[in-house]
Amino acid sequence: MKRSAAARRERPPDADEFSIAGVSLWRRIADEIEHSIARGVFKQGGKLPGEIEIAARFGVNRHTVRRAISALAERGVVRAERGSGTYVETRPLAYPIRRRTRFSEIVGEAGRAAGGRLIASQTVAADGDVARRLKVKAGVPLVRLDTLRHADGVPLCAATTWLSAERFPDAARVYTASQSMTRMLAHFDVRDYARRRTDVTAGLADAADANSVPVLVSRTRFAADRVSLVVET
Amino acid sequence: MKRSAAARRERPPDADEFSIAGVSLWRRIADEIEHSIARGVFKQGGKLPGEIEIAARFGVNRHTVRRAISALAERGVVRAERGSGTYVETRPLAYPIRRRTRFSEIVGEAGRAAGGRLIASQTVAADGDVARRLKVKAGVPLVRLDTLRHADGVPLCAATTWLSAERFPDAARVYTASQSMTRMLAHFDVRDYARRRTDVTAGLADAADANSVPVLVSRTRFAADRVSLVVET
DNA sequence: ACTTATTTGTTCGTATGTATG
DNA sequence: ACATACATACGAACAAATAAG
Repeated sequence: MKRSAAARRERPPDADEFSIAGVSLWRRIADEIEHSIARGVFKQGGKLPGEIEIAARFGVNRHTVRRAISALAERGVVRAERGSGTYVETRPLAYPIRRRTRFSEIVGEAGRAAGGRLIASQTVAADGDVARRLKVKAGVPLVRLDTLRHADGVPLCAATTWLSAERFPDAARVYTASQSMTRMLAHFDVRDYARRRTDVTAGLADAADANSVPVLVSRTRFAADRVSLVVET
Repeated sequence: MKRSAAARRERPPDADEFSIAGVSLWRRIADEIEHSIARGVFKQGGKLPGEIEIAARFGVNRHTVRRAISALAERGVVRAERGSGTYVETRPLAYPIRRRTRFSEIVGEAGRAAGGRLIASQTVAADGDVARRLKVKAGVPLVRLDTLRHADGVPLCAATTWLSAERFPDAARVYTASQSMTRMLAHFDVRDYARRRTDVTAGLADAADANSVPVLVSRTRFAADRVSLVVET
């Protein structure tokens, strides 16, 4: 069945093969794809047919399919990889924000393998906001760690962490070895720590606390689609 | 690297009017627009030039501009209105999630006028999740209020609230009159209430509590771009 | 109240770039 | 090197909502 531009022009707005009239094509196709995922036609982690094939299947232009997939990707339902294909994303993970939230624990309890990869590390001078939260003077040397934390290899959040360079000399190497912020801190004799403040914006910024002295400031950017933040008061 | 597209033909790869080469056009244009907003060229709440005009200004196709604007709209920097234009969004509002968070108070303290508009109200039978949280049997009649809360007329969040139909007979009218959930509850002799649980997903669901008896369940969907949720523990 | 122009939204088409396997 | 698949960019036409006259 072909749906050329001409054919669509003749079709009255109230007679449509898809559910509702007055809804744009790409929305209906996005719905169709999402329902197919829900029904298990496309499995979690599985690959969707190519854009051209989907387009042919629905009898629409490839761009229309792209618009639909783009909407799903935006919501984290699927993930498009250039040169490879489009894949169904895994379901979100509940991420409770408590004073003693540990990434590794949460992921582990969900039956997934937690890990962290160090993207970059450098020594920087303490800056306005970070310095204030860490209660150190501006200019004090800090270690800045950019990490990517993942569950079962799927990236969940990117975090930037600042620590005192004096107290945590080679935090980078220790983190790489331990793959865990908690274990890294334990290596430096930080037995316990708690979250002091959490801002949820497009990301998440938290300050942790040990022995009543702020030891660490971190900014974490979650994949909003793959993580569900839970706050209990 | 060959750059053959018509609009780029006069532009050598190393002499670029925009910052970095190797970055897609729409990204650079999105950056340009955002910087213009930051520099005050386009004012908050103000209107952007039409897509065609922007396209002409950058010497690109309208779709490229649309892609850029779409990216900005996704992040809440601008808001496109069909038939009208594209407008610069107002800055986000910090929204602390505490046990005694009151929408009106928060907005009021930010120096803005808080209000709520009743979109719809109906009597429904208690349902699985809502019934469980309200600790009532399924089937018990509830009043369901769909409200849109705004600051200075700008919609900030859409909330769906469930209350006991028996205890809050005409909640809808009272809410319309008072424009505030707190004042509405006060009218029914609920002097104080606190949040019991908050889930942050794509939206926000909270349960409030008075006299140790759950009186209200609500699901709130925030404009993630206009609101910044703040959690302090 | 109606018409017209403007503006964003959708859909198709075509071509090319770029990463993957 | 090659085919495949997604990404970017251009162009054209029409739809739909809004604003202006």
